[in-house]
Amino acid sequence: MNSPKLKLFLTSNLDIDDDEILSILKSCQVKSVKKDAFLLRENEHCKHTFFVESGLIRQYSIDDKGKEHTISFAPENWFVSDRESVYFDEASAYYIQALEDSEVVMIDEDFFLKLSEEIPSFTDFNNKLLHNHIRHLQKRINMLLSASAEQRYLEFVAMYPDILLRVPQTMIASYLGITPESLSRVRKELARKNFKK
Amino acid sequence: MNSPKLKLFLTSNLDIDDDEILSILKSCQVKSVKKDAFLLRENEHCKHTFFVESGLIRQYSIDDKGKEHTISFAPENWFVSDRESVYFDEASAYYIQALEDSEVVMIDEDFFLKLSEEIPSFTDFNNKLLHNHIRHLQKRINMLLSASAEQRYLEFVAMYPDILLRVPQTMIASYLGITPESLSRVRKELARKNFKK
DNA sequence: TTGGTTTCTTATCATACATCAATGCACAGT
DNA sequence: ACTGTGCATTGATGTATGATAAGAAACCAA
Repeated sequence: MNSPKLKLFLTSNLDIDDDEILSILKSCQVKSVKKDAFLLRENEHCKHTFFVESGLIRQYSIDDKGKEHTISFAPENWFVSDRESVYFDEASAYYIQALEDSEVVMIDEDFFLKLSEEIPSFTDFNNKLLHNHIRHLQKRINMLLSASAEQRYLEFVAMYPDILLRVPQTMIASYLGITPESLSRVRKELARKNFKK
Repeated sequence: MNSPKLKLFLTSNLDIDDDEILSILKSCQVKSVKKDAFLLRENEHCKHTFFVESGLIRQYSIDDKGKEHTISFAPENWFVSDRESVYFDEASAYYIQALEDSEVVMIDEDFFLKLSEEIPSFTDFNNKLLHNHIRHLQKRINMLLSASAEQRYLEFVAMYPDILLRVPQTMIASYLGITPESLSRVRKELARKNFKK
């Protein structure tokens, strides 16, 4: 078992001792995925929540016109999953793919069940995770409703400066809801503005 | 106490008997709000989840340019709240306002606490609500990333045919992320198409 | 009924962004 | 060192949607 980051994440958020956590983590498989490999494809049923120990994962959908839309990036210490598919046991609309060679912990429902049985504080913790997720989605909706291409990009840069450098611009564009060409122009314009100052 | 719809909603989703539910509901205030009255304003701390017994409520934000963005519509049997503000005890970024004379049940954190203490199945139920919320937000993000004005409108019509007729088009436009004028054009175009068929 | 809001439509014009197409890099594999 | 493939950039052009303004219609209150 080799998931030090997840262990740290849990122990620092839950009232739980090392023995307990180790025994629970033992049941989780750690998976190494090569760049470009898929953890989930459209129409599959997502059975896991993935915790990223190392590397970088992307979740995206493909619309009827064949265009990709990035739902989220997940670097180290982040979770990625199709919660809807897991929870409602539906076919997923998303792809989950590694952008770099990565290590992920595959967490199944059993794991959560065990945690909630053995750790009283887990329910609250899980609640917090869900609320954080909601907050995040809500923020994104607000952005998509109100911000221009440039504002979206600036917000992204401020929020995920690290991811920016590890991901092709095409994918950032598809996260922001604009074309790669537009993103390129936005960047050019920003560079010009900054130079003039 | 006069909240028959909430009572029905809870009894049909939770393993709970009438006496219990009544004693818990007693602690909830039912509020009558006139059309245009506010349940929450920007910068206030949202302390309640509102369950709509009758009428229609809207949640929206106002951006730096003064433009309104509708977050959600809540007709009878829906909840509306700023979860982030309640949960993280932050100032809200939203307004919650009645679009019609309405009756809402004001649910505070105590209520949820009581439920989770007394009703074992509540935790799961709450989880389900949160997941539904997430599913809903996710769907909206997908729409905003990929759909044209016309597609958005059609989706809205299909999803909320009832709300469509009770709400001014301006607000529907602000939900879809387009201007009222654009919405008018879209509708005209759709009418033309349907006529030709 | 009247007059006054508010909402919806329509028209014109402006613009941000998309699309299409060509070029230039940079990097990986041979 | 070559060559191919994937990205980023750039320019030319197109289009959907936004902005503004004005009139028509719907709604409401006195």
